[in-house]
Amino acid sequence: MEEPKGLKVIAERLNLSESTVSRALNDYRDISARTKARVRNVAEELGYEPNTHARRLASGKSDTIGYVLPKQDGQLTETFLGELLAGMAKTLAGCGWDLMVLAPQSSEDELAIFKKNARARHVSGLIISRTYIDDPRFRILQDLKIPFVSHGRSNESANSAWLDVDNELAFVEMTSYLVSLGHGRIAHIGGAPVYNFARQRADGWKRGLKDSGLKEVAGYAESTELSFEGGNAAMKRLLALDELPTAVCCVSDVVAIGAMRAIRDAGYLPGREISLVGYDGLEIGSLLDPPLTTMSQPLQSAGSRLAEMLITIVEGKSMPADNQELFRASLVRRGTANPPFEGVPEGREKHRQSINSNVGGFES
Amino acid sequence: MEEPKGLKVIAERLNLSESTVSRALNDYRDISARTKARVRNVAEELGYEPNTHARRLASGKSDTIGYVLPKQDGQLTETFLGELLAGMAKTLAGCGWDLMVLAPQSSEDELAIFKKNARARHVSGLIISRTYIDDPRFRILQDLKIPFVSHGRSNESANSAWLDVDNELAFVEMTSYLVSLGHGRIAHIGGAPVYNFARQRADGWKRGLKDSGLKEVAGYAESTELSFEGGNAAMKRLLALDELPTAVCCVSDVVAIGAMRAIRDAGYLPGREISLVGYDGLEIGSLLDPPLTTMSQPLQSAGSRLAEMLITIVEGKSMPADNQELFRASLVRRGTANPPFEGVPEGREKHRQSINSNVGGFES
DNA sequence: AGTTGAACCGAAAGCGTTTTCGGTTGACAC
DNA sequence: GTGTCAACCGAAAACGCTTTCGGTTCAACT
Repeated sequence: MEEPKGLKVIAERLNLSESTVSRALNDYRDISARTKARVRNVAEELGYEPNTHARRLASGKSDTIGYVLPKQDGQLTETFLGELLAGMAKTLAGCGWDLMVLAPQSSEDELAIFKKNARARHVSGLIISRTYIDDPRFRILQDLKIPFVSHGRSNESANSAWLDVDNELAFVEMTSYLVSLGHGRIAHIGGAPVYNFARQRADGWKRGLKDSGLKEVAGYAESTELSFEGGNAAMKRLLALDELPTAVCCVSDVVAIGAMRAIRDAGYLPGREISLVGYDGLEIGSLLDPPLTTMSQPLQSAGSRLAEMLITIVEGKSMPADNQELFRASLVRRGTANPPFEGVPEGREKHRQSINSNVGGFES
Repeated sequence: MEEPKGLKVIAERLNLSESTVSRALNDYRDISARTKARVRNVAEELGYEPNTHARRLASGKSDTIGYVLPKQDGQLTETFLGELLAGMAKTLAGCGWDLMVLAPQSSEDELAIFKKNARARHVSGLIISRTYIDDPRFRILQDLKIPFVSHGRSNESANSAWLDVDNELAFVEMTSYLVSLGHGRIAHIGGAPVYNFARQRADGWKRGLKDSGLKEVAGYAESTELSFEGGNAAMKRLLALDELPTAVCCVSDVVAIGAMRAIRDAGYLPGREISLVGYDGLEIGSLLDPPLTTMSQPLQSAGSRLAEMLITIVEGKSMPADNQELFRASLVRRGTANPPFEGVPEGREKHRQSINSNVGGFES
């Protein structure tokens, strides 16, 4: 009943030594093809599965990478996670690696986790996300000599591995798309300026304006937290301006949806009096009324690629700095970006009136 | 430079044996308090961190649990994941355990993963989700003697550990809430009937009707896939019925949002001509127009509890069957459930008319 | 004075692999 | 025949920890 397991049994069955069996299974070249075949057959037959811990202890490798969950600011990050994790787990599993998730509660906690892993060599590499413009983690991880790749760049990322979306380009495109529709007063609702992606997106917007010869209007550069409420509040501030923008670039779909709410509450129709473009490509945006125009970014493939990069780095097959990849976001045209409204762009009452009198409405 | 590390150094520093040091750190009771203190000091000073793999090999425990990602049908599962994983990772980290995520590509793949883990004892327990009414995984895992707890029940779950929301009760409440608002023709858009939660929710709806003395109307029990499109399509079918429902219970928020779209496209206003309640409590629902009334289910705490349960089972401190917990969903009243519309409940033209003539409208 | 029994600690045997280092063959050339 | 070189395989030492099993010591009880 209590059979001994492991290399031992299969070695005894074949009158071979454990070491030979081990090397046969690991495809060493100093084992004859015939022996390898015999070993593999028996292993198969016995349903042999090597003990991970023993293997890792002996080899000194851990074949595990850790994904550091972003600290939680709300519910929004979740949209990301599923696809990203799935992407990572898939490719990792393909190589026999494991994916572990780490959930630091605070920055100190995060640091503690890093240090601990640095000593115990428990995971052989980390993937971090939600990078800041000045992100101390890059230095720390480098000092601790923990291989890592970041999902997103930073001021500190010049010599490390990263995968990012060209946020700036995405927002240049977003802005010029709006310009091409005829907009001249284009505002921006950005994220907290500590996040690197938030800065990049804001920069893209600015460059887009500049490329089109437009001036930045005072008060058109809003910034807020990455939530529905944040978008809502920021849009309200924009709506209080003397000269309303005719279009708004939003740092994320979630923020854009919050902004839509504010626009509607002010008596306007998103996509008519005020156009709107989001970012992320969330499926939910397509079900809104009107459906949200947005820039869609790749996620599954990003997760997969992040894992691949980290593996090659851990295995010493490439240098961190040689693993820097820029993905591209793509415009998804839906309903919230249209040519500027030619009617009377005033408040609620005017709006109501214009519908009732059938002037300038474009209901279909 | 190349200092030897591990128990050894700290043992030498104190003129103790490695075994004493080990037991001191693990708080064995046959080590004097004084010695323990000395050992801990030096360990602290040296920044000692035990080698996980060695420890696990020697102790035969893996202190790791695996979360099996649901097979991907679309984008929707993701909303769950973030909070759930965070909840798990937190409590696990508190006990020094690790969380590993597994992403099976298919049912066969899933089985292979189970088998592999059963032999290698790589993870000491699993958490599965998205349970089916008849879910073969329960038998399989029991046969393989892998400790597990499921997020959701099944016909097979009588003797195993699970954590679930009382879906049936939630839908009973949802239904009677609608009844209390005055609704008499209440339809249901459910999920694919292979999922256990889908059946439970449908059952709850039926019981709710029955409790209120209402009859099930033919064609009022729709079922569809768990996506925006699914909800949209199902609602269209309901809208094609001779006698329209005045309210609809939806299996999820995502489905409800799809249904809202269909309602609006048909010229009605969700929450006026046709009331609507979703399930999940997604934050996004509150930003819709009108905001989606829904039943909210706990997630962080569920993740946390799932982890706790699994740990006690793995450690043999409790039997699987003693770990069955039913959480409760709570109604979040927002804008899509209102008393039945008293006006002319016909199609688009009538609706438009009623606004223009200011009859029966309740715009605020 | 002898016995008992806590209270502490060390020696050593694992845990199941990997990996280094030799050792044994047989073929093939000289 | 002697030497050489592949080609194969076994012995044994790690890897860094846990855990069993005794062995001291010393106070306390007969």
